Amino acid sequence: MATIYEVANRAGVSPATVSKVLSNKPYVSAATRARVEQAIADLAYVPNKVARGLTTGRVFILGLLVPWDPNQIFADPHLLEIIHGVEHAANQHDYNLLLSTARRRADAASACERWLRGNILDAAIVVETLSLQEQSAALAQQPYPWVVVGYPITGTRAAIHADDYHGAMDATRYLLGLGHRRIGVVSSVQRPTALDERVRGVQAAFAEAGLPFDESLLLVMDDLGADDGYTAGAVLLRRPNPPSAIFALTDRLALGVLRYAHEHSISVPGSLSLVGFDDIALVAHASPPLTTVRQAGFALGEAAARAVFALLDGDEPPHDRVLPTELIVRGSTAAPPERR
Amino acid sequence: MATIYEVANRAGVSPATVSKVLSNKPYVSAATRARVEQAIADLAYVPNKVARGLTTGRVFILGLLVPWDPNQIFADPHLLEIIHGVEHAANQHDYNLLLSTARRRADAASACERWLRGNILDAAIVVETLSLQEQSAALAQQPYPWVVVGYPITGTRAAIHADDYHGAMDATRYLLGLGHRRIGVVSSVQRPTALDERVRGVQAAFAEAGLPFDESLLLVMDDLGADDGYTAGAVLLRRPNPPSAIFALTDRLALGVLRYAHEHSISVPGSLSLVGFDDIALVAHASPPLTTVRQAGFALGEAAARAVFALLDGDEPPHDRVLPTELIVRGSTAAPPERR
DNA sequence: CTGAAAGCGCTTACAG
DNA sequence: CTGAAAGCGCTTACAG
Repeated sequence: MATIYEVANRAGVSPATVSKVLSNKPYVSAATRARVEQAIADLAYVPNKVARGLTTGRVFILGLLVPWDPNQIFADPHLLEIIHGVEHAANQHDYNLLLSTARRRADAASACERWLRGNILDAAIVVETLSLQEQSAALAQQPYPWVVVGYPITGTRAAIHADDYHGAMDATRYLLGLGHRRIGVVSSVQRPTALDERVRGVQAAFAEAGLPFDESLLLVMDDLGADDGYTAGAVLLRRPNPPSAIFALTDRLALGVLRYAHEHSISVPGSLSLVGFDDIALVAHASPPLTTVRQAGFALGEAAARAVFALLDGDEPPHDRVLPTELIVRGSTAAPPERR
Repeated sequence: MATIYEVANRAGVSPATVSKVLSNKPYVSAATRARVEQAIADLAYVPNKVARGLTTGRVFILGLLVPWDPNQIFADPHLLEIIHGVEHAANQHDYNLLLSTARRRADAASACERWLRGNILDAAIVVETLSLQEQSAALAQQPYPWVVVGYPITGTRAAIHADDYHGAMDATRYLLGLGHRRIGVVSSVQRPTALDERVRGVQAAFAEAGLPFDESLLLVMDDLGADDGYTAGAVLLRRPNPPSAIFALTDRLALGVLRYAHEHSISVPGSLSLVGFDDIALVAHASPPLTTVRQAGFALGEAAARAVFALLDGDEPPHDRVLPTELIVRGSTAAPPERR
């Protein structure tokens, strides 16, 4: 690899002049510029970005930390949408994405801290796949700007998340409006903050309607996948007095419930109404297509990247930005049998 | 941010000694080591990885170039599987992934060249989403090792791809064995090398059976998505003498054909047998579940990463590695109506 | 066991 | 318009 010195030699100028040509600075005579450009071409010279990074302090890399097992990340369309949104924005700013995940599942929390220490990046986005509050001290002392996709924690400069609370509230209102009174809710210990907000939204909708929410119908699973949804469906629907509707707090859980219903000939929405959350691409093609609460993962990722670029430019983005959700009514919900 | 000099000052030693403690070199007295570690803790010192990268020539970053529009990448489960496999292997080697995509669709080819020039990385993996042959000159003169997920091009140190040819041949043999003679084939101009191999595999199976392959049943679409599959299905199935089977050369195309069949009450596999390629997670849950040719995207990505780490260690991995495919027979294929 | 010095390959004031 | 010099923050022989 040729260095800037070799280029300078060949062109008969100083490295400083080559540097000026490289960065398109003015005050270089046309003749000199031409000679330098020729030398660059002759030597197929490419500036060393690490050296440049050391002097300028900018490497044009945006860190994206998703502190979770890769197997879970790549199985989660909503997370992939967030990554997509970040990549889209990074791309437009001529930044590359440095993607980091946790090595093992148990490793997730420590991965966050380890990763944040001294990586090669100008700024970072942390996806709140787990509670970050314990990491806040480590996060707070990072020398570069970072934002979170999720709920604000101590020291966050900016946080972007969907309106989980009202999204869940809307969906519950809708089910109550259809006449459902026994509504099963399937949650998970994964992604705690967002899912807790959704549970609160459900409770708020019941309270608003002056109806009691039967907490025994709230199931909190260990995981987020379709298998957990299937199990939850089994638990709820085998009860002597099963719910007439199930609100699964993620679409993947909902898809699992749907599979249980299919396999046990429980008609959806005939005998069971089913609502999901996220609106991943899959659910529109399920049979029946799922009613769900849309939260735009792409927009979340994009907004987070925008916020981080704003910080990099010295601007102060909104500290806590909440993106609206939207109830998407499809074919998996109807009035309960006794009301028809 | 504290530097190594400040740590050295506080501990009353030279920066060289701090460096030795940092990299766990021997020949540092226990007492000195303790003092240095204390100073590091006091100052919350984190070594600057860019500076370290400049001196050592290693940054522990693996570049992953997917020279395609992000919208297409994140809609393509097979590509995501490859990325997943690369991330998995990188993670295990304590490397982070620098993900790069093309800014715009038309930009794809140039993106490849631009990107390969002077990025911050130790090695790279290029996913052959389009023909790379034109980029081979630029690729060949990179100072770091790089491998391709796809077919070898001039100058490649290592290439890993699935056995597209035999995979397609197996599937075609199977359809011929069921009694199908008029087999529609849906290909695309995207991902040219792999899909061309699949077409060759189809032709080879016909030739082997001594049967003519009707080239008018081969449709080459502009894109790879389900919409193109839908269109292809329409074109083939509206013909006066429609094929009794369709082999879509990617699962996403197959899903589009399936949608067309559903919407036009064409029974699968009753009146139409359908085969895909890739075995993305979706197709096992389609109704009917799709017969397809499995190629393990995850394994491709992982093998590519392994090859690149071998190169980094000075080993020479296989120049051209071919991963086997497997025909997965599910519910979308049956003997043609006239044979039952 | 420890440190002074040089060097990695750039860019940035500054002087001319 | 051009260049000499210092500096970014480390590591690596080398000498002691």
